[in-house]
Amino acid sequence: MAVTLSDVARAAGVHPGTASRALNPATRARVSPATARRVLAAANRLGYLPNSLARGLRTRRSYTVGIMIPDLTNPLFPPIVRGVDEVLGPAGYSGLVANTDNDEGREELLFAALRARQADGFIVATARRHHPLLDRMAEADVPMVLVNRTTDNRAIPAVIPDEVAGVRAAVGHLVALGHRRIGHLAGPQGLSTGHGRYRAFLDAMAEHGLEPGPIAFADAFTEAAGRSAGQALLDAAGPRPTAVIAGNDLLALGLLDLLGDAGLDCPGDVSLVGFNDHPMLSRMATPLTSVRIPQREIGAEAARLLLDLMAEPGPPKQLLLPTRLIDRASTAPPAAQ
Amino acid sequence: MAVTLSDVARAAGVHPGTASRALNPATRARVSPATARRVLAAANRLGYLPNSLARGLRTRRSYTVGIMIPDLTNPLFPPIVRGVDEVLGPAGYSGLVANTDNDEGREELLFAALRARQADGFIVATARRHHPLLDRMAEADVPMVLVNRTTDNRAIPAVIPDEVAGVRAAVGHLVALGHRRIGHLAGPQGLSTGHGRYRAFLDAMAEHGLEPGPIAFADAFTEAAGRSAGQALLDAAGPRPTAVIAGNDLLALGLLDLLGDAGLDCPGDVSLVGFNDHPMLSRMATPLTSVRIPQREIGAEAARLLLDLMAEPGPPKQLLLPTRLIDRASTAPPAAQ
DNA sequence: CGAAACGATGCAATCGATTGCCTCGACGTT
DNA sequence: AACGTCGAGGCAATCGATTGCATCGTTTCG
Repeated sequence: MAVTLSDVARAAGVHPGTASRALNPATRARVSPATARRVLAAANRLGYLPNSLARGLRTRRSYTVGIMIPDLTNPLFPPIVRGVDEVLGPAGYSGLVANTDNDEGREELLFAALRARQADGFIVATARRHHPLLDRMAEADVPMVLVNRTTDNRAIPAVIPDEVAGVRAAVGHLVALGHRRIGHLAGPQGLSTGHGRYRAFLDAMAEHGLEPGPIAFADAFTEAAGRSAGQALLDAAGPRPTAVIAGNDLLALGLLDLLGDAGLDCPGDVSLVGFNDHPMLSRMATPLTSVRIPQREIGAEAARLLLDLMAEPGPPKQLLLPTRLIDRASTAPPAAQ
Repeated sequence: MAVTLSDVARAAGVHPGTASRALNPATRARVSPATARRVLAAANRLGYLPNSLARGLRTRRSYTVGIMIPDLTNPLFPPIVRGVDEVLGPAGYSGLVANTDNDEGREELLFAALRARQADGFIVATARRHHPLLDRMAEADVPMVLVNRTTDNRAIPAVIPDEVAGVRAAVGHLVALGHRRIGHLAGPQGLSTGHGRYRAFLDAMAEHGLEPGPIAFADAFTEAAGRSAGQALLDAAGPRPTAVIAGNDLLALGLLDLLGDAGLDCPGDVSLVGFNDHPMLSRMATPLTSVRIPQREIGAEAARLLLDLMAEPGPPKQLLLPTRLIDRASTAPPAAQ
């Protein structure tokens, strides 16, 4: 059916081994220019496509990397995947995208399937702060790079947004507008993003010499979780905060619903800042101020790191990429007391 | 390094061939139950993972399918990919997602790469009405199923939304509200979606005994294209339409911007209907009425069709999945004349 | 009791590409 | 003229799993 190396060799009148060397740029110097030309011509004429399965079996490299994503329908991830592909493709690698659905069992299964496929490395967007599976993989020297989220195990390389700078910019912006009582709708503390932004919030408030306002913890990065934790935040003792920084945009949107239900205006009564800069934010009824993270670059940098790592193991690097506050209509000076 | 079949066989005290038969449920009946148990136990104990490259080389199946997507960052596609994965995964297949960026050259390259990887079949979301590459692949009996978009070549199986019903619902809704002069902001006519919705618009208007209002053609399904074609539509001769049906949501959003710039209100001056039901539409400043298409089901059905096709070639089926009009605030009765 | 039948398992070829090693011939050197 | 050197290319093993065929021992039946 398909054209094989032997077919090409026969057509060019050489041994398959010779044809292989002629076709591979790295070994081409080992055959005479005339032979190389004949083989290349024959390959072109026959429409030869090397069988990657056979090659991978022999060379123990599949030129495949696994991309573990918690939920592809979350718009945070597709640009990361594209960034990864943009770097991996030209290097001859293909990315195998796997959706874990935030399910540990599925994750375990998918990792096994990808290792059975001899994936050469992994880009992982599903890291939790405590993640035994990843620890085991790191132990086994499986090349991998975490994206967006990291683990507490600093032995695993990662490319993540600079959350500290992002949160600091958000707090700075609100303080400059005149806010003093600022709350935090924190994300899941089992994830580096949720935890990192929470810590960064406390630090940034301290830098300004301010007491942190009410804080509530959501147990997922979803609108629903944002609503229930948001309720806890609004119910907290003491005066209502004049501004809230949310762990991400979805949490912020959940809180926004709640404010509407309670007859409160955003930004009139409460200013709100999100995180991630979800694509359609500027068209919302209340355009949300948010911290943008360089998704594509995160993916691209992670892929570059992974390529290096697959070429030769090195020390685990952690890369922080800059974030930027996008100021929209959900933040304004606090109402006069 | 990795555990191979021979390792398992040795541990179980049998020949690799026997171990292979014991491990494969389909051939397990050919070994004695006791042996099967021993082999399974050994495989578990050693953590054996079959090398899919080796298996694929021998069986000429890679258990991989290529998923061709024009742009993964368009929220239309991720749910389709998930639907595909949900069906393919349990069947033992992995999906290799490839982004073509709407670029024919890239598409050709990616197809070649996937065929080199011995992909067993393809899910294709990048079809154009005239698409020689797909024609060639169909000619070569490569198993494939188109999703969302189809080609004019009906020899290729496809799973697409029922655009005729969707557009008919949209027109019916507008007519019921009292609109008579209805325009169409059509998508690219080189795509089945753009063309199909345009034809469906003409037909639906005729069913109601109405002349179609002004029509403009966008050359891409983007907000920018929606703005420029939208301008042409507003500039068209004759009275302004009281309602417009757009080829998809992004075109509608482009037109919405334009209306705002022109000081026109939606739905006060012009009602607007989109297509695809982009996820954040309900939270927009003007929540957009849109035709929802069952993205996940499209992916899942396509995957099922592809599995059938890979098992045994059959006649090309075309599947139409039902759409649903989601009524929001961008449609209202026309202003009194 | 012997032969046919059958169940269980071993044997070895095979998929297609890569690569270490060997051979062969041409050329240069002394 | 003999020998060493070197470049080109052929040979065959190899990666790991699958599978048609052969083999061997046991059972069954006439």
